[in-house]
Amino acid sequence: MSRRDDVHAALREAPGFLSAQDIYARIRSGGTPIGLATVYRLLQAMAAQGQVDVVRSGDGEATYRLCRSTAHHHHLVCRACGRAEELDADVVERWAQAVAEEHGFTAVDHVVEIIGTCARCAPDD
Amino acid sequence: MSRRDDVHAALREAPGFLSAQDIYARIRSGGTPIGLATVYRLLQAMAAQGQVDVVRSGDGEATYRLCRSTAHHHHLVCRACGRAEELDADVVERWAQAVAEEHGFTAVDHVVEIIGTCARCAPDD
DNA sequence: CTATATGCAAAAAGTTTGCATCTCC
DNA sequence: GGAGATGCAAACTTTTTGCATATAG
Repeated sequence: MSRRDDVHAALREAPGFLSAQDIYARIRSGGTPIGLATVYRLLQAMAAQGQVDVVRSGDGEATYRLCRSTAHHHHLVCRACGRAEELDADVVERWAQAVAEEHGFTAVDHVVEIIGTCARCAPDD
Repeated sequence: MSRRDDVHAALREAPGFLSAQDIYARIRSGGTPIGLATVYRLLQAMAAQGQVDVVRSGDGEATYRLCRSTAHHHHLVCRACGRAEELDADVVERWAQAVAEEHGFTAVDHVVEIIGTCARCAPDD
């Protein structure tokens, strides 16, 4: 079995986004002696093929997540438990497109991440 | 004069976002012997005080820009020339809030970046 | 003199690359 | 035997920290 599968499995089992180092740690915890370099190489390849989403965390770390669909979508992530849901954001798509065009921009792409505390993790629940 | 002013000036004169290293280089080019560490320290402080926006570029580098307003806003960035415009995104604010609530999320925060090619940089202009 | 600001260089953190090995064909 | 995959360690890049000096009050 290739390491590609290990990375894929780690991502599949994750609740939200994982950093390369997280994935590395998870796979090794599972008893598979993978190397950090391999994880990065695989992640790059998967990102290039559009198999995973890449989002830079606030502290400069890249985090990855399996794309459920190749279609464009956004995420709603719980800051406490890391649970993430993919959202189909038609409104935002159109808004982004419109605003960009107003300013003369083309080939528009965008990143939208909504971070919140989910019901389960809310302090005053 | 404090180095804070040098950094502020560098940002003020910049067309778009500058990385810490850019700022460092610019100030030194101007003849002022500032240190990289000072630039980072100042930038951190300014960001903490909400004086500058911080946006992570695709390759993990943080870029900074003076905030025109302290209110929440988003950016429209040209992927070619780096020119960025601040947007007031009422639609998105509300959408994010609504979607999050639908999923039972609270304390919602969000990140919205629109990247495109501006008219000036469009290939088939 | 004490506190803050600053610079230099070393240290961290995250990521990439070089190179040898190992496997599959 | 050769191509591609993999692991380890070294190299790199960006950012942070330690420490000594300089400056302000």
